[in-house]
Amino acid sequence: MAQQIKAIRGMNDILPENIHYWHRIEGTVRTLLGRYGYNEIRMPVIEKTELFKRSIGEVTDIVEKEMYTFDDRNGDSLTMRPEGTAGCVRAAIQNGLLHNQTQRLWYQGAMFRYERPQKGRYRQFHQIGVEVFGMDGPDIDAELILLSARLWRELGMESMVTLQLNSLGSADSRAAYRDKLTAYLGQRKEQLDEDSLRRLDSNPLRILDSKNPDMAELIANAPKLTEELDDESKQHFDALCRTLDAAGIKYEINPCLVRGLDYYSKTVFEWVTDLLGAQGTVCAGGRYDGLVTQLGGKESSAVGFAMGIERLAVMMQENGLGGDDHYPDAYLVQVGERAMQQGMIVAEKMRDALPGLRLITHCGGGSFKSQFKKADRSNAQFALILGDDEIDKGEIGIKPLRGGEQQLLTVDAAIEYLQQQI
RNA sequence: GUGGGCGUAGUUCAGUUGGUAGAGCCCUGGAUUGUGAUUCCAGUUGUCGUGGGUUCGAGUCCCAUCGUCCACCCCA
Repeated sequence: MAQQIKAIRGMNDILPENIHYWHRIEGTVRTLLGRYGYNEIRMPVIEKTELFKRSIGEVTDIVEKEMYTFDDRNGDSLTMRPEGTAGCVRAAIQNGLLHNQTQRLWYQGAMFRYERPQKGRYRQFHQIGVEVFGMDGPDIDAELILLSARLWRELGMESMVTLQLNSLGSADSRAAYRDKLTAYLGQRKEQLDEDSLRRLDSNPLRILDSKNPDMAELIANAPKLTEELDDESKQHFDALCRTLDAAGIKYEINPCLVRGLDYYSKTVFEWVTDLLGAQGTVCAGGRYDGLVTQLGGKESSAVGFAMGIERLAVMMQENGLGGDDHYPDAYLVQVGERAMQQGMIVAEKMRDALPGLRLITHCGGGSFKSQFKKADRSNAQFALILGDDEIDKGEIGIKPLRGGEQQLLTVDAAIEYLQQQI
């Protein structure tokens, strides 16, 4: 045998036995977002590298060491998208979707990051993203959170996730706070651990999120982001919280919640779970009012979030949220030359008459015994039986495989029977 | 990029102090004429991740490498 070729590290096949989780998530999201008036958009998987550098931020881990970047045959630097927001904004600008109008958009697809794989983290992973443009009030922030909360309810996961909320303030106040924090920490470098020293330059806000207990006191005494918020951001955040309170959405304000991508401002939120090990964030997003202009568009405010489908699927799987396994309704057993010839025709007739019928016709011959065995393994409700006897009588046998008597019916009567049963 | 665990049939795993491999499940066939899921019988499947080394002899010991899982980091 020739040498086998294996899939690339961190890039997984999604097998038939698990696909129903994906269908459940994708189907629920699609209809739910439709109910809120969101429209799907599809973008290319590959974009110019510059797009991600400008949006995500040059000094982020994603851009510095996690992107699949390569030169195409013209020498242009291209990158396989590590996230969806940048491409969505680019597409919206390029196609004039933001020209004095509002947009409620969503997309779904594969993203790529060169990371060390672990539970809930893969090199090719899949996200569903939702982005809204042209609305700057807290009402739309609330809408996004409400619709995500509804999604958890519809997936049966509402008890598994909790909402964390924070405000980063406007770009200006965030920058001011960043300076203040950097100054505070810079004077206490000797107390910082190795990771934090590195973050001091790249992303000082993340130091607040450090899990190192030795740094707890230092962090507790650091200047607070909430105290530096500008009035507008504060009002925006308060209004959002009031709406969530009125809607009965529980949340926890987490002053250490900082997004890893540079473009966020004001509202940020995360739905987290403790059921997934270290990768506890299942859905995260926030406001990014500055990004559209940063990418060359006319000023337009924006909010959005993304969720990781793999993480949701694992959570469903590990917690017995089955999803809809689609078993066949019937399996046609056909033995003998005449039956094999007519079986296909009978099966087609049944599919014509019953568009909802899931019917497998047995192919490949074999004894009654072996065909019945396959019928049973297929999890079908009924076995349809066609052999010489049935052909002679112009009828077909129907046997319920989960208990019940076998019957001999004309094809028309069988169709009627199946119609009542499925 | 860093650390730890693990790589043996399609799959889950066993393999004792080093003596060239086994079990369950799955799959296939059979247990009188055309009937499955239970039971019984029989059968197929492996360069023991890869490459070196030690040894008369390595699945078992050593080194390297790749993969995988989990964690750090990062993030959805």
